[in-house]
Amino acid sequence: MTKLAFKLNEHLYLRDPQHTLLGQKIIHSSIKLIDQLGFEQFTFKKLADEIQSTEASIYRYFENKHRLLNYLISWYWHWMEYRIEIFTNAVVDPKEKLKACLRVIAEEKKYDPTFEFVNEEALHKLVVAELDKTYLTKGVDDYNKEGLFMGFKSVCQKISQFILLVNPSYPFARALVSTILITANQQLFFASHLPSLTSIKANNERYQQLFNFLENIVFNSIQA
Amino acid sequence: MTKLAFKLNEHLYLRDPQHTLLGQKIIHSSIKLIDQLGFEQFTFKKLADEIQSTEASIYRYFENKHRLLNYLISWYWHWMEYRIEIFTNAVVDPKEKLKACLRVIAEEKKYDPTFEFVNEEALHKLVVAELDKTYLTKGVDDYNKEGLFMGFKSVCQKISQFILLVNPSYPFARALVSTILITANQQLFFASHLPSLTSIKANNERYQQLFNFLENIVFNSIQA
DNA sequence: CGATTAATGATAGTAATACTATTATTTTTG
DNA sequence: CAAAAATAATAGTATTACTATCATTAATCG
Repeated sequence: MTKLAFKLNEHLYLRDPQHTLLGQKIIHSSIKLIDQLGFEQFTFKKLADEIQSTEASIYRYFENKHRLLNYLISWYWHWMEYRIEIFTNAVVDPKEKLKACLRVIAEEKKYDPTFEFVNEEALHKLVVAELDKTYLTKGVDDYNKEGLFMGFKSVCQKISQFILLVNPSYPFARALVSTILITANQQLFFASHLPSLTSIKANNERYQQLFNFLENIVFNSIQA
Repeated sequence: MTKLAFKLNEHLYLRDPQHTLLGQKIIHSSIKLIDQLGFEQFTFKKLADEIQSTEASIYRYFENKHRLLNYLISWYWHWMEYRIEIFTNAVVDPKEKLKACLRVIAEEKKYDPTFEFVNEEALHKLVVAELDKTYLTKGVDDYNKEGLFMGFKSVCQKISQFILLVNPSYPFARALVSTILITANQQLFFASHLPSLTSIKANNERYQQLFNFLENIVFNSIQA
């Protein structure tokens, strides 16, 4: 039985959770619980109860809940990069490559059966609500040295390269990409909770509106 | 003695801290401590020790530390709006008005002696690092109903109006403004901590680079 | 000016959290 | 089957985020 699994940075976990039943339960249920409760209210105790295990057992997989959050979010970015590769590989025109990236970023996230124990829909909601908490911490420099943010950085770099294919002299490629990656999630959050901060309506077309917004910013900014 | 004080939403505090000595000490030192320790490590106990008071006394001003954070960040946005008004009032041309907003957003924040007990430089660092934590919480809808985010929303609305003066048919004014308000802070954070996520260098010209980036995005996006 | 009221300080206490440690039991693997 | 590894069960600790009570000091007002 060959299963697709991402190779995540080793500092994210103590024992690789992808390869054991308990580990998979931890991933599966922590996504569910963090999404439901929010990261602050989420505890290893509650997770242990949910999967009928113990706090001590979970601590053998993850040093603390902050690392677990980093793990999940890193997993998300690896998945995003994997999807970007799928949808840009066959495309030749740089503008169309870039457009394909924006589609992946803005698309509705649905359960991807390639990865059994990860519910990407819930994971996306988690990323929307908790992403910033991974790096907005006093430990950011240490975590960065350990490579905890490689997933996000890698996606950012990849899309930046596509921008530079379209306009090699655009000076703000990295900044533009990190901006749209983050705002994509934030605007969806605003649409649901703080509608006066966005132009996107919280209806069925939200993902199309989001794509239009990102396309507007990106292609006009780089003068494509 | 007439002092300039912002009228902040009443749900942010239990007792108005602007008008008592203890209240002013709370504001002054909480900015300093949250900036130094980060919000997670900051406690009312530590604040009480710093200002030689007690936890119980601080709790009479703020229900909890999350409200205090909201208070400080709300104060920041009121201050920003006040500065935007100063720098746009005399300007007639809508494009120049908008450009003046971007200057205020991107400028280096320095101590403003108009407000004695607030160190705007430290407050800005606090906003950079902690802003998202005010709304990325399960209580966001309740807090929003109470009006806790009026400061930010008001700034967003004001700048959106300037955009619509420049191009009345631009469909993403709100989204664009919330995006640049947030990314302005984030890009500075990235420049210091995650340089591969930005195009802004962590040198003395960072504020000018930031302005150029914002100008690039905004004026190209709205087709001005 | 003295009395009432309000603000602050001092102190104590509690439930929950984020762990660590130890030992027992089960499961896996050589 | 034996040894090793993983997990469970249980207990314990320091810290946090509060709440409660009462004493003391400061502000205000007739």
